[in-house]
Amino acid sequence: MRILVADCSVEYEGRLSAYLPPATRLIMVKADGCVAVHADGGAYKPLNWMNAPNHLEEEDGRWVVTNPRGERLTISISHVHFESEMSMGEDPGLQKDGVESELQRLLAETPEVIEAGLSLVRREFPTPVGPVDLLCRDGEGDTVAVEVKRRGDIDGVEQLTRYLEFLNRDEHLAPVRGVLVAQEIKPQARTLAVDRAIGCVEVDYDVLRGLESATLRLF
Amino acid sequence: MRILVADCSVEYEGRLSAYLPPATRLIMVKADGCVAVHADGGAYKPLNWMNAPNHLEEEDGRWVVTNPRGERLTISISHVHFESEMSMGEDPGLQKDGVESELQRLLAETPEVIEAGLSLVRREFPTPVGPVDLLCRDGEGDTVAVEVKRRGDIDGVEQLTRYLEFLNRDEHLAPVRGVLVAQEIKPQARTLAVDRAIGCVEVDYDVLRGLESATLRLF
DNA sequence: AGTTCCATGTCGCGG
DNA sequence: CCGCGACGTGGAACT
Repeated sequence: MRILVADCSVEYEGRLSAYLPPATRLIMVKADGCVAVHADGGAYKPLNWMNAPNHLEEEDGRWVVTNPRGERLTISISHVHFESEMSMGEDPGLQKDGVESELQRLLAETPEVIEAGLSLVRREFPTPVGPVDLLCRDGEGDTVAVEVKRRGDIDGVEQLTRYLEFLNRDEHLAPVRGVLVAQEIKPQARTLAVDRAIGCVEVDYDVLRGLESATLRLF
Repeated sequence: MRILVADCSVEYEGRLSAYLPPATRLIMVKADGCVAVHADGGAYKPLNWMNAPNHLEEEDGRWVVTNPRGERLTISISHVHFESEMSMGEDPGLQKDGVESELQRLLAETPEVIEAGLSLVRREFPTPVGPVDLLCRDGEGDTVAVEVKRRGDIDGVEQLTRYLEFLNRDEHLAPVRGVLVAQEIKPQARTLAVDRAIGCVEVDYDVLRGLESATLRLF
């Protein structure tokens, strides 16, 4: 990785046009070639950047970075305060825990959290427009399609609507109703869901985990 | 801005849990207090971070960053290869040009570019599922809902479809038809739009600007 | 503060 | 390569 602190102005021409007047900034060039220009503030996002793959042309104080999509980043450097290059080796990468797939796994184990009397038929039940997260049956024996999201958004309602459209064409399953389950459901998503007679259930992730460990302790 | 290159492991506990095994990385602390841990690759996004506002507690090789939302970032530093602190002053900030809001503004001024005879009723016309970018009336006096996107995607068609569904329930407006306007419309979006009787119009951003400056020159 | 939508979103997966 | 969906999305604008 190469790091510079320099007085520079920057221009980007690509998906939009952007110009950055002269000032002191941090310029970072990573091993994969990606370039980022940081100010001393504004969270982790750089002011301007060019991701890999790209091509960097360097010529006395003028860097031109181009990529295959025809975008161009031009950095004009008037003064370098500091420069250093260091090798950092391969990174082992980030391990994550607590994303949607795990939420789905927990709900598949205890579907009665969604609604009393609900039991799982199948996870990732296939339809022509993609798999339904959970296909269940309720206490009346009717089919229920469950869409699981970490955050319930309008997109999730649209997705579930598409599934229901196809599921209800299957006479073995119909009538099928839908339930959107999420840690948090946005008001507009709720409005749309109610309008389409789709149920909304908010679940607490930690409670679910607690249920799981409680269940495990029984065995 | 403070910069370190150090051997470290990192843990994040908050919206999810994440762990980063020991390796050499760049640690950046900006003037606003935000902390970012970068590997030597993987675009501009840090592996782990904590945005401002936050509180950094530093104690022999162990940094604990917490924020008001109860999230916590822990950096365990085993060896520091390099460290530096420099002042960079205020940044004048980025000037952007060519984003959706400006496209919408230009189209609101000259809706006839979208379709001959079109006139603007209101920008950001509210519906229960979000505001329509431009509500217009055509030469026949019929209502037209216009969705403006920089890039016309399937999402844009879905969005416009939702608006139309609600607008057409309003007897004062119905019948309402829809037009998707973008600098570039993806083939699949076009297909879906045609299937739903939604119009597609591609506009050239530079031409629009030219029209504006031509109009301005008249006064 | 809460809510909405845009973004040079980025990133990963599957066809 | 394109499409689709998740993301600790982040960030700004508006209520």
